Amino acid sequence: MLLVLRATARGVVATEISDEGEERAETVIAESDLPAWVAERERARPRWVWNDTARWYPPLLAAGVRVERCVDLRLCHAILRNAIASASSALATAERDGWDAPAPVRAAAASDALFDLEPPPDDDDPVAEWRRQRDAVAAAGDGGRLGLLLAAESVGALVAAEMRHVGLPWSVAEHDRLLTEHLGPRIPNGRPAKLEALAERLREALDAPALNPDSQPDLLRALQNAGLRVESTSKWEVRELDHPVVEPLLEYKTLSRLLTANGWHWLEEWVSEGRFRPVYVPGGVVTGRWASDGGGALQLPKQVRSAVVPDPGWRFVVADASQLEPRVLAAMSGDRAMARAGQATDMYQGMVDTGAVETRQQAKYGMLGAIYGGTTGESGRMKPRIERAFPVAMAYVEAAARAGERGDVVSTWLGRSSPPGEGLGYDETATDVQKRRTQQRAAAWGRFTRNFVVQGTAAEWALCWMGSLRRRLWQMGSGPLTQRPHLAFFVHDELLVHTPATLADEVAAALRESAAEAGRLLFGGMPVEFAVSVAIVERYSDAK
DNA sequence: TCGGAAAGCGCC
DNA sequence: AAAGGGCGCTTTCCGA
Repeated sequence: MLLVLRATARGVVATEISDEGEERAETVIAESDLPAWVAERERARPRWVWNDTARWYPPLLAAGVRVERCVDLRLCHAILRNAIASASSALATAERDGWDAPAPVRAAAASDALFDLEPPPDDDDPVAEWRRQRDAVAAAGDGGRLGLLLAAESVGALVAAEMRHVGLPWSVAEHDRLLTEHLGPRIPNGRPAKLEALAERLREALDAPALNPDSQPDLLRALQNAGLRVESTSKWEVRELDHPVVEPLLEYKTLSRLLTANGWHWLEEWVSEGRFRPVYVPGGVVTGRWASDGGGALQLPKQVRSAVVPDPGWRFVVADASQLEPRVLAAMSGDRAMARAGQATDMYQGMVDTGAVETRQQAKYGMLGAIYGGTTGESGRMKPRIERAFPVAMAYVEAAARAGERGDVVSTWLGRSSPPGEGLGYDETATDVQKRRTQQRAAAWGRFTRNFVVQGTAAEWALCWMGSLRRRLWQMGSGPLTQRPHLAFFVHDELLVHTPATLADEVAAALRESAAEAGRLLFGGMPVEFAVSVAIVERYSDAK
């Protein structure tokens, strides 16, 4: 059964639709009664259908209501609009409309006074949109892959809202302690003592008394005036120099970064009541990966992870999908030799053991090159060997690269399609310079599409992993979400669960079982192991 | 004075 | 040691 929610000027209209698609009943509910109404109906385990999870779900969570399933119409629409598999559907061939617009700015999810001043505009008809999507999926003829993708995308939206709701446990005291230890005590609008001392050492080493090390042009000039041949101030270039300034400069960069990106200001802005609550943006990256909006959640430096501390009596169970992208490539390309290497817990070691390459290092750089399109250095050198050892997998990514270079669209395993390449062709009137530029653009776009199919499929696997885990975690406890084991953090191929210590072992097992289930769901019988490393810890930084 | 671009660096 | 793909954030610079 489906329950479609729609905001109107007279209240929330809920339309019940049977699994066969028949409309049954329509109910009008006052905004304030919605959580209780949803909680009551949730007992029948409906699939909730709404335009944006980020709009409907946070108020429900705030009222203590958790739902099992949903359809996020806007996220699903975006997939169907672009997917090759649904290209001939009514949805994809229709003019662009409100469903193609980005989600409206989140209506201050934390605020209780939602629509005090003016009534919300009526939502576009979600029932009609749901039918359009159902028809597009049914006609895709792809063995159900798009349908699975839409379900995975939607459950991801639920997880994103739930993770923001529960937050990542964060020790302000520990964070402040580590900042003070590394930087010195906080100085409002100024450099803490240790950072200023480093700045002073830079000025001395470069004989530049007025140097502001935060200014790149200033710093570059000072380096050059000191006789150093550098073209930028970047760390990889500085590291190569032989000069007394190198050590303090690299340290300055590291500490300055800590201060500006994750210092006291960040702490005040993003951590409250012992929780870091970033905004996760499912589908925020073209490949299908999540993005984040504010707080830099997906770039949380290892430096500050010691401040991530569970509640008393609770633990973190941290799981990392090892070598996810190579495993995904083995499975989606159907490369048996690569799959065999992927049965090892350490896939790179597996490549050595099956005789494909000589060292683990070679395996790693070789795969990086295959997936990212590297042509130089170690990964370039490894390419012929990788091609010999895993011809099917390499042909798969090469085909994706060639398609991109031509301007063709490529798709992930479940059918998310890349944007079309633009400006990749030229005619005979083009000058040599124009031709060369176009070729460079085409090569770059080929690297993008090569990576797209792998990165995007890995993102699909991760969504399935999360969805499977979410269901298992919910069954492990009772009461509201915050009292059961729950997902608290996610970074592309890594999950962090916050759990009562007594359930930590059970959670660890669930993380492994969910990974295996995600592999089966996507790739069926392909004998690729999706190995996960799991650690039960009392600080995030203690996980590997 | 404001805002976008670029540099640089953190994460996967 | 970096390279190749994808991001977000902060600072400074520079032009409108």
